[in-house]
Amino acid sequence: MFQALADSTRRDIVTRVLQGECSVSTLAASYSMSFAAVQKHVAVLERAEIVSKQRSGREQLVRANIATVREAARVLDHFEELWRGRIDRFGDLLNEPKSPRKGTKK
Amino acid sequence: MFQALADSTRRDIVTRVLQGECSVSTLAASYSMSFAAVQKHVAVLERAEIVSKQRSGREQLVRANIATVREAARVLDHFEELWRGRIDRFGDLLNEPKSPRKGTKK
DNA sequence: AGTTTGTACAACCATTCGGTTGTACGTTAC
DNA sequence: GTAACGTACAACCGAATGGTTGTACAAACT
Repeated sequence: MFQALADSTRRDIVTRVLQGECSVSTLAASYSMSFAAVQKHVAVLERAEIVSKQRSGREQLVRANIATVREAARVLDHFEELWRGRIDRFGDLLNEPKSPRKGTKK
Repeated sequence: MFQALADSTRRDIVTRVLQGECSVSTLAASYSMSFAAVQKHVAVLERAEIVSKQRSGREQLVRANIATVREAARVLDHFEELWRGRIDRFGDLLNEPKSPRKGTKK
């Protein structure tokens, strides 16, 4: 999630497809890197479910998944709530896949 | 920014210090990794200005910088606005440090 | 049919990342 | 003073990342 949004090219791709789905090659034409590189970026976004692809003839249309973006926004909102002290040890709602905390021992 | 939030240990550190500043060693005690590793994570968060340190005796107090977290939230809100089609080519407000777009040509 | 277009994927490479250990140094406690 | 604590930083390591080129294949145009 945040991992996927960590790259600026990827964030740029997200802004593009948020405004309308488009093919991988159309995307690739906008960047000064190889098609394969853009393809990989799309794959990363797809694995993070920020984006999904749909075949259309020989093209592959990339479309944004706004729900996942909202998920990320939710985490940041949670941060803000913590900051305001509104949350009193309510649990680790933010642990995305896993959190490497040491056994919450001591 | 997103780069800094991409690691789950780092996100965990942020949640900790959002609820109250604490020393690096206190933080380090919570994770099953070396002190140096935690120190590095804090350094990453510090470079991203998500967190700042302040000496207090021999301890170094880590405190969250909520303004930067809000910055990230702003970017995601911008994404949502794009999705809703409210923004009509208003410019690249999201380009954090730099965007590798190919000369915005064609 | 043959060619071009759009995609997928493997192999490779350099760099970054997340972690380690070891050393050094100022501050506090005994 | 000396020991313990909290920190900083360098050196190193394996794995992941971001990029490349090359090959392969199906869809579409001629």
